[in-house]
Amino acid sequence: MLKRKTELKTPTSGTSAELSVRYRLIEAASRLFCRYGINAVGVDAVIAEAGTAKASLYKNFGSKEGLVEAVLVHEGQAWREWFLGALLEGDAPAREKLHRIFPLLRAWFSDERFYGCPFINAVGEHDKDDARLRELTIAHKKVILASIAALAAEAGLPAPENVAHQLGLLIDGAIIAAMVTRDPGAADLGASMSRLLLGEPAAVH
Amino acid sequence: MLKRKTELKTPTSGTSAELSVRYRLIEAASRLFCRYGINAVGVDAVIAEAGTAKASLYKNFGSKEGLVEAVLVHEGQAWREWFLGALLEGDAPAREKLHRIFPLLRAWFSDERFYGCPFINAVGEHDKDDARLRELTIAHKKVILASIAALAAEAGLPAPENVAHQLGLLIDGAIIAAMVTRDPGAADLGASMSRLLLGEPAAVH
DNA sequence: TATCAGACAGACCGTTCTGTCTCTTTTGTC
DNA sequence: GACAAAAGAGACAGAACGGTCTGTCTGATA
Repeated sequence: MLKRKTELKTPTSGTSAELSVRYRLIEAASRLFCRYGINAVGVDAVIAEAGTAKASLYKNFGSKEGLVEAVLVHEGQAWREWFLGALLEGDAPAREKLHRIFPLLRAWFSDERFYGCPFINAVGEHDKDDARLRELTIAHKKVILASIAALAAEAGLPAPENVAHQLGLLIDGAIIAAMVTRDPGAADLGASMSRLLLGEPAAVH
Repeated sequence: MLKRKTELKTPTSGTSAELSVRYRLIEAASRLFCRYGINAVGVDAVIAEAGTAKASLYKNFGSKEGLVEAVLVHEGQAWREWFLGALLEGDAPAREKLHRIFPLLRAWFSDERFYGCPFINAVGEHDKDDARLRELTIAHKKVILASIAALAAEAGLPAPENVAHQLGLLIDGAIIAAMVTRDPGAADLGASMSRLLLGEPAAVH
């Protein structure tokens, strides 16, 4: 997921050694969950990948479900740092920044370890009447859409909230298409539609 | 999934009693897989839901994986029959038919048993480097996009193939948004973008 | 009535699952 | 070097997994 190797220091707890184990577990679980699916990966596989003891997993996360949530929170944080960082960087006009969205996604899709959106995949393989994962996903998307809406407002677009939701639809659609086809070109389809949405004449047709 | 109760008669095999068991298993597995996720549902749960013997499952499908594929094939067929049937019905202008897409999706999203797209969810919870499920998904989408592209061509739109792919992106995005938020209104966002794409002035902004 | 195919019921097998436990080794600090 | 805390290694329990097998019942055919 184009993860930056931020040696995260959560302010919440513990010694540096404990954090290191926690970090290794999250990283290992993230790799395996994203590629193979959460339910298809057992805790034994996670601790083998992380090189830790099983007790360390349960000491840090309480249960596999706790680990899953921690992975999603961490992945979401890392992804937003990368994406929003690159999106908002510099002092280009807001409209120009909006046009960065799909080239950025294309870079993500081109990563050999791109396996779709961990949040979407997690929701898809769990009970859909359970609100927990869906709420985590909504919270993640809300942060992203808020930044996009701010850009849309700054660009003077009418109904910036609505534009952000429309772009969100395109983003999700591109993620799915890229996951299924393994073709990063799905981002270009989104780009052409976003040009249409943002008022530039479409270059495609 | 708004499934019509077509008492399917596959031309391939067997007595009517055998088909009935096969049908019950597919229906039961479909319900459980869609709601809870494939890997979260065991074969014991499937046979309990279907009211069949475990031997009947393995006689008809060989393995759980065989059942999964049969479920996807059947779900895809039923969904396309419903969706394309309603999309192409009557002799309205092609452009008008294209505008049916998202109201149709809204009806699907409003079903209490809407749990997202079974294909997308299946891909998400299995090994992404395994091509089997991804190819099934691509085949399913290809049929749909071909019908949409034909409509786009009939409507005289330039680059109908491209329009179909763009609409496909919107469809997938709407499905994901509806699954995560459980709000059928995700379809309306798609509708507003499709108006933009099809050349009508957007009513939204 | 005898037969036979198909389905149900469920015991059973080996494996794998999550989660707990004990014991040993490492590590950081005085 | 001594000592306490953390972490590794892995046995273990109980449940659930996918899959196989043996029987019993039923309903149609002859």
